Formats: sequence, C-alpha cells, structure tokens
Amino acid sequence: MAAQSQYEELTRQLSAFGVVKRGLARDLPHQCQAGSAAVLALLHRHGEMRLSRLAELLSVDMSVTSRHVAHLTERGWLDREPDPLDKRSRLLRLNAEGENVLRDISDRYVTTLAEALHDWSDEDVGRLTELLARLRDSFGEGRSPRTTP
Amino acid sequence: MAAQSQYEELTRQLSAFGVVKRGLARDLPHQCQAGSAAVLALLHRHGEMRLSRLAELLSVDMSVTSRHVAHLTERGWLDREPDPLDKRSRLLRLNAEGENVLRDISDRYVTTLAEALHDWSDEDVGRLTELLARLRDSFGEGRSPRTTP
DNA sequence: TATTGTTATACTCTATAACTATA
DNA sequence: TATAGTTATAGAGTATAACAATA
Repeated sequence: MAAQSQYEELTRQLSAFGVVKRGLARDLPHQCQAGSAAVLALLHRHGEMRLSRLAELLSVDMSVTSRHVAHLTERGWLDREPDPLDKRSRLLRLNAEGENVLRDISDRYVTTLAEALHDWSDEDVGRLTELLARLRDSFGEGRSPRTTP
Repeated sequence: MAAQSQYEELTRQLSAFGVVKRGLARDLPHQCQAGSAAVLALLHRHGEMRLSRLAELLSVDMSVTSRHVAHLTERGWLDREPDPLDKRSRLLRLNAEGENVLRDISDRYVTTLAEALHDWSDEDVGRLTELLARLRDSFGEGRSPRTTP
C-alpha cells in the first residue's frame, strides 16, 4: 500500500498520458483510427468471435464496438457470418484485406515507438509493458459496462 | 533498442489504456471533468501563469486550453488578471474556491487508485510512475502543437 | 508582421436509452 | 422475459482555421 503522495504523483502521470496516445494516433491511416485498429488487432490475436466478446475484450460498450465493426465491415476488412448457434449473433472474422491493413498499422505503431523509445533499454520497455498490463487488470476487475446494472 | 515483438506488445498495452482513464474519470464531480482537473492541478503546482504556458504544460493546443480555462472561470474557480507585461495576455491563478475543488478531486483520485492498486507494492507504484514520466518525455520531445508549422 | 488568445467547426471516442430480432 | 446487436443522441476531448487585439 503506497503513500498518498505517491498516488498523487501517479495521478499526474496518468493524466498526462494523452500526449502519448496522440503521438501514437498521429501516424495512423485516415481510414483506420485507433479504435478500429484495436478491433483489428483483437480479431487477429483471438480469431473469430461475437460482438459481445469483442466488446468485453475492448472494455467498451457494445454500442461502441458495433460502430467500429460497422466501419470496418463497410471498408471490406472483416466479414460477418451467421452464428450457427444463435441467430441473433454473427461471427466476426478478419479477412485477407483486413490482415494487410493491420500489418500496415502495426508497422506504423512499431516505427513510432522505435523512434520515440530509441534510448530505452529492452528491460525498461519490458517493465513498462508489464506494469501497464497489470494496471489494466487492476482497473478492469471493477465494474464492467452493462454487466453490473 | 527493443525487438519488434516487444514494441507490438507495448502497443497493445498502450491501446488498452482507455479503461484506466475511464476508471479514474468515473468518480470525478460532474462540474469538473478530467481536462479541467488537469488545469487546476497545474496551476496549483506551478502557480500563476499565462494561457500559452498552460497549453504547453498540458501538451495541448491553446484553443483547447482556452475552453477549459473559460469553463473554470465561469464557475469561479480561477481568476484572470491583466498581465502587466503584455496586454494581450492575462495571468491565470487558482483562487481559494478552486483550491477546494482541487483538493476534493485529488482525494477522489487517490481513493480510486488506493482501491484499484491495493495489492501493489510501493516499489511497483513508484516504478510505474517513473516509467510513465519517462514515456511522456520520450513522446513530448517530438513536435508540439502550433510550434512546428 | 508576428503573437496571444478566442471562437466556430469538425472529428474521434465513449455512454445511455430506445428499438428489433431471437432465445 | 431476457439477451444480442443496432441506432439515435449526447457529451468530453481534441485540432484546424479564421478572427481580434496587441506587440
């Protein structure tokens, strides 16, 4: 359990995270912003899934996820097929075109990070990644949207 | 210099930061959202300053800063006095009411963090804070808004 | 002419609520 | 009756561009 002043300092750093987020988003293709990119990445990583599952992985409301998915589908980057187990759902899957777009975006992210963090050690990059993952867990375990009414 | 896969993993964690940001913002008073809270915190920490300096500290465009400041001024939480050195500028200063609001917000942030991170060690909280500060520096040193046209 | 700050406009991301179709 | 998903609407945060006042 940390001291109050430690939390206050952490608060300052968390509040200032926007500059990092914008730095990453700046170099994305106009057709695929950060929100949509996250959808592509999750579908690539976890494979075919339903919208509700995707929303859960994104920690975002289904209505938001639905719009991202619609955006990506309109551009022909992912397919929606009927779910044989439940006619209300459709299974979302990245297609070849979507994989290409994702690869492009991933390259852009990596380039931006490699440039910004050129003077970081491997260990520090790893430590930050680990702590961010843990931070997300610590916050994610609280109430999730539309699940604890 | 880290490997590509390390950057990709970091990208995932950075993209998922939204859940943390929303977790912190959820418990703020309706009258003062995160953006305005950041203004209060900076004026408390650095004292009286001009709008342009504030925008620089926030790493955000002056137009954005101007709106936050207008919001806070309307609520009577900060004062704008003529800058004796430049009639185009005004000096912004937190007043007593603003200090109270900031104290309230700071308490809320600390409470939220203490709850979410109750099982974190002091050392890990410190490490995360440090790495986030460094991350911000690494991104902040790039182009800043309205300075590199 | 250049700079400080303001305002109008537009875009992204998000949530809530009302709705349809299916379970 | 409850759940999966969609859509309409609203609000926070941000940037760009046009503008006023002053340097």
